[in-house]
Parts: sequence; structure tokens; C-alpha cells
Amino acid sequence: MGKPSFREQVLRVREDAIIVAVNRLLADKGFDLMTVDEVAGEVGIAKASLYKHFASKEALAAAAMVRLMQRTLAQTDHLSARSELSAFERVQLLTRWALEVQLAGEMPVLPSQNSSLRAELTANKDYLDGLLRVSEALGGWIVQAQSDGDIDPGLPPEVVMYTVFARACDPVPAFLKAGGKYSDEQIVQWVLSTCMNGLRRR
Amino acid sequence: MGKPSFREQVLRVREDAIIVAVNRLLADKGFDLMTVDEVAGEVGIAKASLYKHFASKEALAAAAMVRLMQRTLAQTDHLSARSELSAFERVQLLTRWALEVQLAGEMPVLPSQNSSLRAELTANKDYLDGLLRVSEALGGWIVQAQSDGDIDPGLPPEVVMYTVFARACDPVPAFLKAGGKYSDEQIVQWVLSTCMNGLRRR
DNA sequence: GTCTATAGCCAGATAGAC
DNA sequence: GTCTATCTGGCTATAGAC
Repeated sequence: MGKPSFREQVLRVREDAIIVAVNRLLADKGFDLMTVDEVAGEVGIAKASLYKHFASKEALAAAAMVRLMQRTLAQTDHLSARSELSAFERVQLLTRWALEVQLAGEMPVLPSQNSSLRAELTANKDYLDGLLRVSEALGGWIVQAQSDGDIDPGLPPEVVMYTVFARACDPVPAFLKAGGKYSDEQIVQWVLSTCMNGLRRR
Repeated sequence: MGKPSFREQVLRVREDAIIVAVNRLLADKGFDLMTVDEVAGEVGIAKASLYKHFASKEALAAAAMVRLMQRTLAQTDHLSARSELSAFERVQLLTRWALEVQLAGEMPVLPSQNSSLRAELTANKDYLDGLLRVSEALGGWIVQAQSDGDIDPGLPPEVVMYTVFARACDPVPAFLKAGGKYSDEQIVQWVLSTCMNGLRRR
């Protein structure tokens, strides 16, 4: 475990640039319409060079998803550290963050049906590890919010968790944004409140 | 406008079979992963014969969307005719119907980014007409439910409408179904209640 | 209108020189 | 590791016989 050489650092920076480009293209056009040529063009290297870093198009997408998981985990840790927040507020702020990322055009979206993609993700240890840790933190908040009386205790925690996760690919914000009539903040508030009010104890 | 000949009726039945197959495949794999060969195989005719009925893969998908719109419109008319229902109940029952169609694996889903597909749909008079009529009916119910005090009057009707439409492609039901722990009816109830409670006046 | 056979194209992946 | 040039496979769409 010696310190990375200068050459290794350059490589790392280039791979980061690739992943950022993939992330943006996935958010913009989705997996199927994104071509490897576009990724190479965006980064400014030849397609063959891309394949020296990542073995396949699926591997590119998986790398973007790993990055998303790391960002999500960082946000989760940040919210956990804010001791003044209730569990419900943590759930709400994580959902808000996801909506903001989506409206900023930085939320990669994958087709849930593609099996080769699923195989790549379920074989990716970094992705699974990040997903697990996010789920554990969010699941803990949900259970706490239910015992606090903020979230309906009649809902299984996993239903609440999926509902929150699903906000990351909710088509409503993009539709409202396309209409051009409302600010991003206004859109976030409406979608967030309708989501969270639906989970509240009645 | 003479009555259709036997030959024309046979053709019509065959085209219906094609559209049903396309609908199922779209629900199952989505537009990009669906191949025209699969459609032909499902119907049991040669691919070239398909192209005598529909000019392109996009036209196939558009036909499936027209069928969906017609089904939705029929459901809308049916709910309008039930005079014992409140506007809010009509909104709720239409949403429930969409969730049930989705869980039955009959909800075709198209990539919203694909531009050739968008062009095909926005050029299709039957589709646009159906969409308009559904929107008018649903929009009327929403405004009525707001003045009845059932739906939050602070939400623009279009926000409510998009939120309802979005249930048709909500990933949460499929996730819960994949878990295998709950019945379809239980899943529908949870997703429906969290959605509608989020729209309610508080 | 139905079929078989094939054209044409595009995108993922690779060969091989540097 | 980067490049140019190329291979390969699969998919949409069509030609042409019946």
C-alpha cells in the first residue's frame, strides 16, 4: 500500500472524468440511447482508450452508479451527523437531496429490465456495499420516525424505503420543469410535500 | 361507409392481435429491448408481414399507446357515469385502475427521451385526441375535488394530474411484487393510499 | 398479404502500430 | 495507454417470388 505514483493519480483523474461524463449522459438520455462513442467524444479520448479503463458499456454504467451510491452515502452520513434533526426530517432531507440532484440533471437512470446491466450491478461489490449502507441508515430513520409517530406505523418500512428511493426517478419533476412555469425550488417543494404527506400518520 | 367485408374483419382481428402482443412486450421489456422479430414471433407471422400493417417499430409502439388511451378513456367514462362517486373517489379509482393494469403486466412503458418515438406520438391524432379527453375529464375531477376540500387547493391541478399519471409507471409496485411477500391487492392499497394521502388537504 | 432471403446500418468491441 | 482502422453481430427495414 505505497502512496500512489503520479502516473496512477493521472489515471485516477481521467477515470473520474469518464465517470462524470457517463453520469451526465445517463441522466440526459438513459442507458440505451447513450453510445460509447458519445462518452469517448465527451471525454476527448478515443473509444478504444475507454475500453482500457472499463471492460464494457455496462461497466461504465455501473461505475456511474457506484459514484451515485458514494454521493448518497456521503449525504446520508452528513444528515446523520446533524443531531438537531429528527428521524423524519432526515428522511425528508435525503428525499429532497435526491430531487435536487435529479432536477440538476445529475441523476443517472438505468432501465430496470436490462438483465446484462442487472448482472453487472449485482456483481459489483462497491455498489452493493454502498446500497447496503444507505439502506441501513435510511431504514433506521424510517423505523425511528414511525415510533416517533411521524410516519404511519402501519406501513412496512420497506414500502416507505422504496417510496423514497423512487423519488430519484420520479418523472413529475422533469415534466413540471419542462413546462417552464415554476422554479426548481417550487417544484421540489410540491413533489416533496406530496410524497412526505402521503407517508405521514393520519 | 359500407359494412366491412369478411376480409377486412380478419385483418382487423390480426392487427388487434399484433397490438396486444406489442403491448405485452412493451410492458415486459420496454421499447428499446423489444425487437420486431419478437413481435412477429409472438403473433406467429413473418416480420415482413408485420411491416404491411405498420410502417415502423415506432408505429407499433404508437398503436399500443393508442390502445392504452382508449382503455383509459373507457375507464374514465365508466367512472363519470357512476353518479354516486365524489370527484375525489373518481380520481382515486382511476389511479387504482392504472396500478392494477401495471401489476397485471399490461402497462406499456416508453422511454420519454426517444425523439423518433415522440415525433410518432405527437403526430398521431388518435393518441392526442385520447390524451386530451382523458386530461379534460381528470382535470375536471381534480378541480372539483379541490373545491370539495378533498384535495389540497394549494396544489396546481397540473401537479396533481402529473402525480396521478406518474403512478402508471411507478417502480414501487413492481419492486414490492418482486419481493413476493405481499398480494397485489395489498400492494395497490399501500401505493394508492400513500399517493392519495399526499394530495389530500391537511 | 404472406413468405424467405437479404440489404443496410449502427453501435459495441477489438487488432495492432506507436 | 493512446490512437486509427476494422471487425462483428444484431436489428430495422425491404426486395421479390408466390
